[in-house]
Amino acid sequence: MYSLTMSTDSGPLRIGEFARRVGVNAELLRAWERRYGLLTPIRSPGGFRLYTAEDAERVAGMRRSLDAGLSAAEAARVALEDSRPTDGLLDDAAARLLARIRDYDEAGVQGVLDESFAAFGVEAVLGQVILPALARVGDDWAQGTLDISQEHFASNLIRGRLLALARLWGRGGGPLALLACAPGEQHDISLLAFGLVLRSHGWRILFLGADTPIATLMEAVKTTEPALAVVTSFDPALLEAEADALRRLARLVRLVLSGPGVSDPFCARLGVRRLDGNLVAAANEIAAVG
Amino acid sequence: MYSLTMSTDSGPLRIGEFARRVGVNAELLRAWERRYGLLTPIRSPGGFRLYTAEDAERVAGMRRSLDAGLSAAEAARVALEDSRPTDGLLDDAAARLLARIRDYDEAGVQGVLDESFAAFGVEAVLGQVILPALARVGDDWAQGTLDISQEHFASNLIRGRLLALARLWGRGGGPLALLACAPGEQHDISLLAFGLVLRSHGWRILFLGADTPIATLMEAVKTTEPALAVVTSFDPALLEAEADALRRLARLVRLVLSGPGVSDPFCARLGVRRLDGNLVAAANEIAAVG
Amino acid sequence: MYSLTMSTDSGPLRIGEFARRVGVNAELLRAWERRYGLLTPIRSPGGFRLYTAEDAERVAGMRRSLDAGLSAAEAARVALEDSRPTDGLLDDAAARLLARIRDYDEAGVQGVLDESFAAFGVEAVLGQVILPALARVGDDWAQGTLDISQEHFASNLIRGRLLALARLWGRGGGPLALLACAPGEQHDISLLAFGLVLRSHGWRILFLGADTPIATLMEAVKTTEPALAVVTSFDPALLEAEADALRRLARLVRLVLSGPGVSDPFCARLGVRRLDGNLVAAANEIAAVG
DNA sequence: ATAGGTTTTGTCAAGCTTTTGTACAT
DNA sequence: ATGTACAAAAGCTTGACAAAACCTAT
Repeated sequence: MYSLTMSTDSGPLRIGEFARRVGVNAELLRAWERRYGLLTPIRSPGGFRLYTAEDAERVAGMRRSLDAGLSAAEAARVALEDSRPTDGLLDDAAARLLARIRDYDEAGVQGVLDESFAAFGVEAVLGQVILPALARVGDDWAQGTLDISQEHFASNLIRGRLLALARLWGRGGGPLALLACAPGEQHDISLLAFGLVLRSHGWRILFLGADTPIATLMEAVKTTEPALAVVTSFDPALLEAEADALRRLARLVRLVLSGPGVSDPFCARLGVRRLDGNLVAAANEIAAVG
Repeated sequence: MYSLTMSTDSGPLRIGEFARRVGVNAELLRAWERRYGLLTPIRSPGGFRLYTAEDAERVAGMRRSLDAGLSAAEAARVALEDSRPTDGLLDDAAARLLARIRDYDEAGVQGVLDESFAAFGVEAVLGQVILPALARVGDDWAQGTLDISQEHFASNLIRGRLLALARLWGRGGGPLALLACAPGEQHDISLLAFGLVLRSHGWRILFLGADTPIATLMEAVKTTEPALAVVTSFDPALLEAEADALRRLARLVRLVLSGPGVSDPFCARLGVRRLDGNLVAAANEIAAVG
Repeated sequence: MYSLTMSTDSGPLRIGEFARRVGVNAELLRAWERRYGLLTPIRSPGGFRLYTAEDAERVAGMRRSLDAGLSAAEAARVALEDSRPTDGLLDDAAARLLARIRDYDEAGVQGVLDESFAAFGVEAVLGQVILPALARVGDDWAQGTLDISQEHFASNLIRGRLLALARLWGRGGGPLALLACAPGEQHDISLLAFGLVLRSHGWRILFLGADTPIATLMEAVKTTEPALAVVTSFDPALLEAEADALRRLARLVRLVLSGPGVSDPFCARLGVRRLDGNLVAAANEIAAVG
């Protein structure tokens, strides 16, 4: 739910409104603070308590424990324990990302990404936070625990972040790579990630994105003469249908296929290289060879 | 209409008759001239003021603003402003943008966008540079003067810029708008532009983007309870196929359809509102009514 | 709703009409302005407040938050925070950065940097936010309006961010640039910024950092054979003392000097190039030539 | 839970200035 | 027609006040 109890970032509340929302009366809140240090709200200049959404979660935890039969002292200890922030490790970041996506919490997603990029750098975040989280989103959707709308929400948000990082990636003097999704293929995010890693090796990127007809790609290859063209597909059928066109394309440019829709036999038949699952590693390898 | 009173070609009038026709007493007309330079009537050889139909329009504008509650000084400023044409710097930016797109010149495109945003502000650039340029790209492609690869290149680049501006547009306390392309529809850029303008009015945006099944949209509507849902389509067939689902959706949320694929009759049949061609204006209107 | 009544561009209103439209009485509007700085309307020549449509939206936000139970002070804070969608872009970011530095507000500084990097990309932020802000910090310190400890605080924070961005910047196949501060020179941030821009052109960077003896640099040049070496200094004396060593260095590699400690005559004497004040532009130029 | 003091915030008033429609003398 | 004057309406600033909400301590 968006937040019946505590709107996402409505700012600190004074004790009256806060008590109303969490359903615990103000005197009791002060008592819990005095006795167990359950909350330590910041104060207004004049000394009024100001509570945040995090405090609301702590109170909720306290009430859960009380309902479960714990003593107040124990319940407070548990609630405090639970609400200690976990360290900003990579796995944790992925988990937090997922949780924010579930809530359609845009500011939250942006926050996790901000922190992660600042702490771990682009490449690590791509490989160990963003791509795993998106894979997980796909799985959860398949299992029915998550709706496609959340997948759409997350994709657009993350696409925006990656495109911002991609700014000016067409500039410079390195070898040029042409990146495109197969005709009919809409998943362009892993391709974006691939491009970013390649860029970090000094390559120039020309990104054609989702659903690119092979003829279009061929046109761009003739005009820009890239050192490499990458075509990605999640659906085997999409590429099968284009086998001939791809074969012709491979005569003009070094061609690489990637994505779960690409099989080794298919690549062998066309005589082109295939990138395996780990796109970040693959990009590093390509760049090294290239 | 204010020119009912001012016959079209009655020739120049002296202040007495003019005052009677525009319904503003002569003393006041002189005061407005002296204080705000609202009118600069030519003079007869003997020094009498001679007013034209254009002057009458200016006076009418002045009165409209006064009735709207503006101060006399401000009303005069507005009336004068309105009777002056605007410049064509924005058109030039659109032309330069197009030229850079033709060359696959990423840094160039980014540069033009940087300059334009800095000089004219987001809203003007959206409405008068980016959307016109993309429309032109579409036309040129239809005419064969431009390749689809350039369209892909430009779309991805501009999508990135708009998504960057969209950062944190889900945050805050304003009414929530849910934005999505019809199932099968891939053109999400004008929808992004629409969202940005709505955001500038304080709305919160949840963006589901391209190719969103109506069922998905419905799911998100139930969870987030937006004040408005917008579905866009460039292809009439895509919406026709979903008429029933849209009708159900319209029972849950205030629904608006947009894009060239939406016809007035279709909207009438569903009993929903339609947004016309100019998305920026439409967003302003929606925000005002909202 | 909040802008049914506020037509989009009717021009500024005085407080009476404005109060009527937003439904908040004039006394209260003035109180909110005085106490929380909610609005800062421009004034008529005689001192009357003139309100715009944007102000109306801010008031609407304030009322929403009040209805949600926030205290007036907090509601104003939220309304102010929210009403920064899209428009006051990069200049605004620089100003906010400076304000956070003054307050030793680390989270605030990181937040501004997060936002800026995510929305505008590295190069724009370096050139138009970070470097201007640091220059300003230096000026303010010289004028005594800012403490040296604030300068240290800002430097360390920003250095950390730039180093995070610099991850892996030695990788790839582009031309190599060797970057170092003159012996005794400790200011390495602008050199870092320079490196990042060069990197965005696909160059590889080897960063030797603060206080690098020329002999060390020479050694590195022999080993790595860079296409360019940059030495920076803020103090003329530091370079003067090394004139001979620099001359020898310039025979091995294309050498460029930068920083306020470098004079044109000195460069002419050594026959090396000098970079002028705007490092971002300079890097772009170098990269283009290189 | 109550008592007694403090902070916050909407409202009001007094005294003065600006703005603006209208009037008057030349 | 012009220039000046005038008075009502609307606004400005400063200061104050009282009800509501909150504080601590018993």
